[in-house]
Amino acid sequence: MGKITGLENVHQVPPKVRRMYAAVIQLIEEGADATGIRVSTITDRAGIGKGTAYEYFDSKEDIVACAVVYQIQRVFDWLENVLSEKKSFGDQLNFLLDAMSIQDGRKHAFLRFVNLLTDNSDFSRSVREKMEAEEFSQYLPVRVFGRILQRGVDRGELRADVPLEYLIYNIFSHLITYMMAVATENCFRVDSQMMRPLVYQGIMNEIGKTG
Amino acid sequence: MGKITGLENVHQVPPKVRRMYAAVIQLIEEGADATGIRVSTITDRAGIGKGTAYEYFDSKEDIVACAVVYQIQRVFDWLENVLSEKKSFGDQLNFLLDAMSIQDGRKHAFLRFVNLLTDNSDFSRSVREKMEAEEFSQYLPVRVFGRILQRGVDRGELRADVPLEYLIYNIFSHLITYMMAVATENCFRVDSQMMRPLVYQGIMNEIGKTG
Amino acid sequence: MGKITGLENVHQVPPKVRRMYAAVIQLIEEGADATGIRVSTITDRAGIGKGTAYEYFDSKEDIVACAVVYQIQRVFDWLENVLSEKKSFGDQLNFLLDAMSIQDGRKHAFLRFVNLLTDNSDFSRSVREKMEAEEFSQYLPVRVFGRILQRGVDRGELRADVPLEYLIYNIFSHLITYMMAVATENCFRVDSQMMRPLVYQGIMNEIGKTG
Amino acid sequence: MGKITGLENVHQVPPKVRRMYAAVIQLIEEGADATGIRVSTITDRAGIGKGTAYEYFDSKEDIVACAVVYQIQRVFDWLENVLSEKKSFGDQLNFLLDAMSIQDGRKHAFLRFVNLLTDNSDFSRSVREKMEAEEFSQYLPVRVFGRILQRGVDRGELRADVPLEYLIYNIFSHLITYMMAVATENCFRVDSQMMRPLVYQGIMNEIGKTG
DNA sequence: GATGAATGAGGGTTCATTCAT
DNA sequence: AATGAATGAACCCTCATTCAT
Repeated sequence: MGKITGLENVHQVPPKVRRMYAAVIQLIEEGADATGIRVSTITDRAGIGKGTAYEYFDSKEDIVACAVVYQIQRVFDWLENVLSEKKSFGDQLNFLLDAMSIQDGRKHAFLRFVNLLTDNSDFSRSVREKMEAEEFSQYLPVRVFGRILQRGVDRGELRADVPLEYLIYNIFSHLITYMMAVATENCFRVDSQMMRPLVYQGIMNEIGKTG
Repeated sequence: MGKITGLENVHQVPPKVRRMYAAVIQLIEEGADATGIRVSTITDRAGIGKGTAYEYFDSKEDIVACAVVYQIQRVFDWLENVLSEKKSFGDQLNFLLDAMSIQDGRKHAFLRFVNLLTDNSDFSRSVREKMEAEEFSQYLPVRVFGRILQRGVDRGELRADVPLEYLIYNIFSHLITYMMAVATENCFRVDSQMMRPLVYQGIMNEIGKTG
Repeated sequence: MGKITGLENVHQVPPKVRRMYAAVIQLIEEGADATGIRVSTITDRAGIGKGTAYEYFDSKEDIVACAVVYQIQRVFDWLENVLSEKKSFGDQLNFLLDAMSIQDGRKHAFLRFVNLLTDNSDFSRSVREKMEAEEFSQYLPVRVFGRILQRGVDRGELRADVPLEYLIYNIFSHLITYMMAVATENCFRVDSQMMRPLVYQGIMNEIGKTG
Repeated sequence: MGKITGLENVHQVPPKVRRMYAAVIQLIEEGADATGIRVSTITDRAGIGKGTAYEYFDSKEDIVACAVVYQIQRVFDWLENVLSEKKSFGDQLNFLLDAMSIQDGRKHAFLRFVNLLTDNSDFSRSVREKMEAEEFSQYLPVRVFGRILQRGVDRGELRADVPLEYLIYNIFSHLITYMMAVATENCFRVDSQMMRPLVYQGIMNEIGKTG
């Protein structure tokens, strides 16, 4: 049988593979580092035999990389749907900041994904490779945010005098850092409660259309 | 002999340990992931016997964690010195953006450090633990930037109407993201050349004293 | 799969484990000391992969301890069966002394087991711990000899005026020392041939029912 | 310098070597097994440098073997002196049984020595080899007890109708087993208090001159 | 297709021994 | 003579991968 590529449509993913993905994501949320996860841990949590993993994937790295790609796809698909329903950019931004204020494993996992997109380990590179596939392009964070922000520009809520790329850059910049601040409060040494309105205002000042 | 803690003064670090640190940093710059580095690789590069590593450290994890802490200490010590010599915040910012425009292993390594400060793997936690020591506090990124920015405020160049913490947050936010953008140009899909002046202006607008 | 405890019924022991046990016993008979045996030696002799050992046991110490417990169980089970078939205590004693007159590796191994039961190294303690389990109690040397001697008392062949415990002590005392004398003839500096009838008579005098 | 052989006269042993011996014996009394003791543990306890051990000995095995031989020599020298002062064999026997009733590390160590004399591991063989030297012969347990018992025979207290060797065998048999019974009370499952008079009487019956 | 027992290469760690000081 | 930092061979144990059932 052909092996899994990680780019299957969400609905084409076989149930056992889905359970493996869930196990991997769960482990990452619990703080495991991507390359250190053991195959047996994944298959145990997925409730399947160890050998079965190799019916679907060629190697351990592949399992984890596909799970990560799958999760990014799912999260950004969901995010776009949810954000599209908001009336204004202000509502969208509030929604995002709210989502980030909740400190939990998913926050950590998300930061791990950010890291994956930016470091140059072998593993990260293999994830990025998968994400470069045509099938994936619509879920690329830059694309998703690009569409959301473009609509904000079209609605006249956001600045049109700078490239869309800068808007994307700017929103990423604040969101990622805010997330970091929340995730590692005692390391960053900031009071995220107090920070939140400043962040909101900061973003609005920078990319919102002024008076 | 007492084992290395990672908090030794830079000049107290024994030469062999220094060579081990250099090897670790080099490996991380080359894309290795912290927990995957092999002891034999470190000692080979350092030109010492494998057993010698255990004369100084208790475990492999410890070697890498200490190397990372040491490097952060060195980099931020250097950074503070360099930035202190600049006349204005504008000069400081230009220096930082210039430094980040150079795409190389050190950039990647730096992002890896950022990741370390924000994820919750066992390894990251052990690095953060070391950084919480009193001896280290003066090198903490938030402290270093705090001092730099405070002087900017004192000189009347930066806004005094928001908490210093927000200034720190803001500068981190832009610098880290700009670094990511440079490091993964094809993933972020932005033209960092074009972006640079926008980033500079964005920061200045947000935290610089207007009017 | 659950790990081996060393208290499995002889017929429940998986074939590979049985081969490992055989290898360990053989090595001890050849003079290896229990804690110095190497895992690779065991698995090589057993004709299995090194990793396989860890499918069944948690650690090297465990392998050896279980092998020893297994062997004690087997030997004393066999001994009770054989002795039970003898008509009189005299026959039983002759059988035991004959068995001990044969100088070979098994003799040495047996003495090693005696040592294990009496020294207080970590390893010995772990063997004794296993032997304290309910499942093992019927094979305990004191129990086996207790039953044999009790029948001698019941048949009117052995003294009933001292506690059974003393009979056990007495028979152990002579058998173990006789075994030592045979095993280390040049160290003990005795002629075991000449000694044998004296030992027989000594035991009979001490615990046999007189006139 | 010539290396230590283990057969030096007690007064010729250099102070550092003596401290090493003391460390080894102490460790064995604490339950360590002879081959598992580490050089660094010995030298640490002896308060000397690790390298110093190799000024006196060729190998670790040698250190431990010499320490054991030295200790046997000392103990049996002491024992002969003490026993020689007793008036009768009965007094001597009582002294020995008293000595053995005290449960402590030295008891365990002594049993370890017994084991060393009877098993056939490489280490034990090297100890026995040293003990076969002419210089050592006067301290050999069989010799010491031989002299003590011979005097008992000469005084008319002990049987003269069996070879002296049998007397030696007999006393060893009971003493060693009694010691084992005391050392591992819960394993042997005997009440050593209750046993003591029986052991005394048993020995007297067997080797004492009757009528 | 699914399994999990079996494997063995690989890597962390220990520790006896050496040798320059 | 005494030292202890340095070494690397040795050895335990892990875990990705295979394959017979």
